[in-house]
Parts: sequence; C-alpha cells; structure tokens
Amino acid sequence: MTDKPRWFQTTAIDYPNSRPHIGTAFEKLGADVQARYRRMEGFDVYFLMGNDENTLKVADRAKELGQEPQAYCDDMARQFQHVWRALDISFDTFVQTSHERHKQCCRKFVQKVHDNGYIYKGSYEGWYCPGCEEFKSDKAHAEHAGQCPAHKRPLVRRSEPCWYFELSAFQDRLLKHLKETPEFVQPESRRNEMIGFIEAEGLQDLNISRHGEQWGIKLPFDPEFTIYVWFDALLTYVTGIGYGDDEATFRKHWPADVHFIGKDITRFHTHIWPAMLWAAGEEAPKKVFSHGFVNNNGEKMGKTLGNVVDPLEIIAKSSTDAYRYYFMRECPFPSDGDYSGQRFEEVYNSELANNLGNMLSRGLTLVTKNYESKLDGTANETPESVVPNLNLAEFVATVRGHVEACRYNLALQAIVQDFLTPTNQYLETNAPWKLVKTDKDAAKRVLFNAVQSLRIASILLKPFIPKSAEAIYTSFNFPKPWAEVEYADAAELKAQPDDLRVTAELVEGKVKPLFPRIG
RNA sequence: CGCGGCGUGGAGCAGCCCGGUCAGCUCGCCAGGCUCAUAACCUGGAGGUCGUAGGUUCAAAUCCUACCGCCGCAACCA
Repeated sequence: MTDKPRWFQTTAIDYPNSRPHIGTAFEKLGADVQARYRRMEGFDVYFLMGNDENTLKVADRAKELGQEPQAYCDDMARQFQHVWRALDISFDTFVQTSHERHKQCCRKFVQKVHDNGYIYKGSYEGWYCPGCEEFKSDKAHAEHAGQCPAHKRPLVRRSEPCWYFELSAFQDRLLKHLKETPEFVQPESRRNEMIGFIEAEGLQDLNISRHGEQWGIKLPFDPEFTIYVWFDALLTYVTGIGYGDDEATFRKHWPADVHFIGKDITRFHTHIWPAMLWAAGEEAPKKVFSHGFVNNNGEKMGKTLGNVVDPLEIIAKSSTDAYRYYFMRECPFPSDGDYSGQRFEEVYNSELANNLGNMLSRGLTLVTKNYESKLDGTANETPESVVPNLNLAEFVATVRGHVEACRYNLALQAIVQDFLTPTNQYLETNAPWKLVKTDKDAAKRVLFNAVQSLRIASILLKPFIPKSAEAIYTSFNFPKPWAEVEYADAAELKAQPDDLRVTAELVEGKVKPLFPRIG
C-alpha cells in the first residue's frame, strides 16, 4: 500500500450563507471526476472539501434566523454535504473552519509565520462609516461622493492598528516560481494573468487582522484581533490534513497535487497562498486549477438576480449521473459554460438515452433473445475491433490526456463521437438481428465484438457516471472486478476465460432502459 | 487606452497555440433505409464569403494590424 503514489486534492471551501447551486457544484464535480480517475489509476487519493464559516456574514445570517452561529454552521454543513452526496462527490473529509481543531491548527500556523518575522504591527487607514462600523473602499468613497451608500452619512478618515502579513517580501520568489513552473497555474491564460498582475502592480502587504469581532479566530499573539477570514480559509487545506496536530499525516499529503478553485479567487491561491506557506516554511501546492463559471440560460447567475438553480431540482427530474454527464460534457471545465433545461434534455436524450443507453439495450436484447443470454464458445476468443481505423491504445491515451488536463468535455466528446457512434454503425452494417437467421455463429461473433465496446466505454466513463458505468459493466460477466478496473483495461481487447453471458437482471424478459428518455 | 474572453450554416460548439489533409461535431430540418433497441439506430441532403477591412504567404478560420459588435471582471453574490 505504501508504494502507491499519493494524490491530495481540494476544492475551494464555500461560504455557507446560502445553499449550494449549480455553480458551486460545477467545481465539486470537476474535482470529483479527477479524484475518481486517480483512484482508478492506483493513486492513494485524499479529497478535501469544506465550508468557510469564520466570516461576519455567517454570524449575521445566523442572527437573522435567531440561531447560534455554531448551530447555524453545523446545519449548513449538513445541508452542503447532503447535496454533495446526492451528486456522488467522493470527498474524504469535510472541514468546518469554525471547529476547534481547525482553529487550533490555524493559530499554530499564524504563530509560526509571526515567529519567522513575516507579520508585523502597523496601522490601517481608510474611509470609515460609524454607522456600519466598517471601512469602505476608496472606490466606494469616490463613487458615493464621500458618503456611506447604506447610511447616507459622510465617511470619516480613520486609522486603526492592525497586523500585516509581509506579502511583498515574496514578490520576486513568486514571480520566479510562476514563470519557471508552468503547471503551477492552469489553465495557461490564468497563469499569464497572474504574472501580469505582479509585473504591473506588484504585491502589497496584506492586513490580516480584524478588530473587535466576536465570531472568528483570535490572533495567538494579540487576542484583541481576529484573523482575516481569507487567511484562515486558505489554511483549511493544511489544517484538514493535520497541520499542527498530526505531523505524519500532514507530511504524507502535503504539498497538494491540485487545488480546484473558481477563476475569481485565483489571486488568493496563486499569490497570497504560496507566500503564506513559504512564510511558514512549507512548500507551495503543485498546481492550482482555476475553472470557469456556469451561466443560467446565458445569464450570469446570482442570488440578487434570483436565478440560482438548485442541483437537487435537476437530479429529481433526471438522475445523478445525468446531472454529472451534462455539466462535464456541455460546460468546458477550464472556461465558462451554460445551463438550460432545454439543452439538458437534448444532451441527455441524444447521447445518454439514444446512444449509450440504447446500445446497452440492443446488446442485451440481442444476446438474450437469440442465445439465451450466453454466447457459447467465446471463452478464450479474442474480440475484434468494431471501429475501423481506430487505434484503441491511442484512443484511450487521448481520453486519458483530456481527463488529466481537466478537459472533461473533450474526453466525453471523444468517447461518444469516436467510439460509441461507430459502434452503432458497426451494428447497423453487420445487422446481427438479420444475420442470426442465416449464420448464427457469424452473428454471435458480431455481438461478441460489439459487447466489448460497452465494456470499454463503461471503463472510460467510470469517473464521470460511476453508477451507470457500473450498471453497464456488470450487465455482462467480464472477468475483472469492477472495483479494480483501470483505464489500461480499456486499451486492449482481451480474451476472457468464460463464455460471455448476460448477467443483468431482466424484468419479465425485457431490458430496463438505463437512461429513459425525458421530455 | 483598466484587465480578460468571445464573434464559425437556424441553435449550441470544436478547430486557431504548431498556417495547407478544414470547413468539422451535436441538436433541428428534408428524403430514404432498417426494425435488434428507449418512436431508438443507419445512409444521404439543404444550409456558412469562419465579425469587418487591410497585411504576411505559393497557401489563412488558423499569423500580424486596425476597426465593429457582444459579454464577464474591476463592487466579498462560485
């Protein structure tokens, strides 16, 4: 077990101000496909998710609902995890930043950075609204003629003590790292953006303290202050694997292989986060993958626009795998995508129902009706390829490359267009339903070959639609246990020791559609 | 001159980095075939001056320049 390569990945942790929507779910899904793929490929995967609870908004929201902040957070954490489980997100741990363990580890980290000399006391000066009891940005001051937009009262210039993280000290090292480590920020366009930002504006020291808050984590060296929520949120990635209280586990997993995040928080993860780690004497993560956003019918989605879509609604009308397939197939993970109910139906019906699902029905029915579910004499026979001009090993390598680069839409496109559709053509050309009347052995051979396509497709689709892929694979007596299949198994056509037979359960002799058409 | 993305047949997209084999894919539409299958599948067809104008080149959707149009971010709605 110890010789397995390890794979530690995270998603961004969410503010639990409101329930998850299809945008937040998009990230978890993309991350989950990667985690499932890595597990198949023999990695010792650890997949961390969590909620970011030490923000004032959370405390405010709890107060609105008349709840204790902690009770509110715990309840939201339950709800989030409920949605993630409904989507078959295979996370290994779920961190809540309001929990004591995180707080303790967090304090140790901050103390370490302080001990290393990268945190200093200074003062923050800005425009302050006595009504809001908070600082407003210079921009807000300029745009509202020096008044608070909420209270319509003049903002006052105010200065107060605070603690700074010396981000500027890492500017040169960071720029060098960004330039010399192309894989550190993906996709490429984001990396260029991050390099450009430093070159144009440089890095300013960061105020990491907040004064006079009750909710949040206190600075260990100055309990008057709480830690700025971003500083504490990023630490989830290390406190969740034992930083500060379980050295062995931490050393096993860190540095992270990849952080999956939204494009809007790329700077936090590629400027501030590596600097924080270096300041504490730790390594930077190996990769930060910045994914795109999901629109709703071409429009930006947001709470204030009132057009957020709940993943559970979509699942209720279709299925978990249909949901997973749509977003991974239709929305390019590195860039933006779009959700619409109509498009969802189109993709589902044409690719899952008519193509993949229907192919399974055809295969099962033909074998069941004509050969009583068993293809005698096929044991130890090597199947032939049903797709002309396709080098199977190369094809699988291509799909693998797409999955590893998180180009999930292209991986699925290749599976459908270059593999499933040609398999349908093969069936049409060889018409085993006709052939069986004149040459039963020849027809058997055709079916034996065609069924292999289902085996291969199910393996390649396992990270994307785990339940359905399993249902396809286990419809036949393929020798290798489902839990052990890997992509390499899809790359070759092999003989099996027993005659091929149907093991799927039939209802009154009929095949139950895997993906019933919708709409 | 803030930053970034995009503009390809009716709709949605791929291709552009590494110019030619590119005008491709899905949906929709029309005609035909088949009937094993979830009214599914297969074949053929109509439909595009690849935003506009220049330039480089033997050759440009693909490289360069300018312009037009749309959209994000810049304001803690992932």
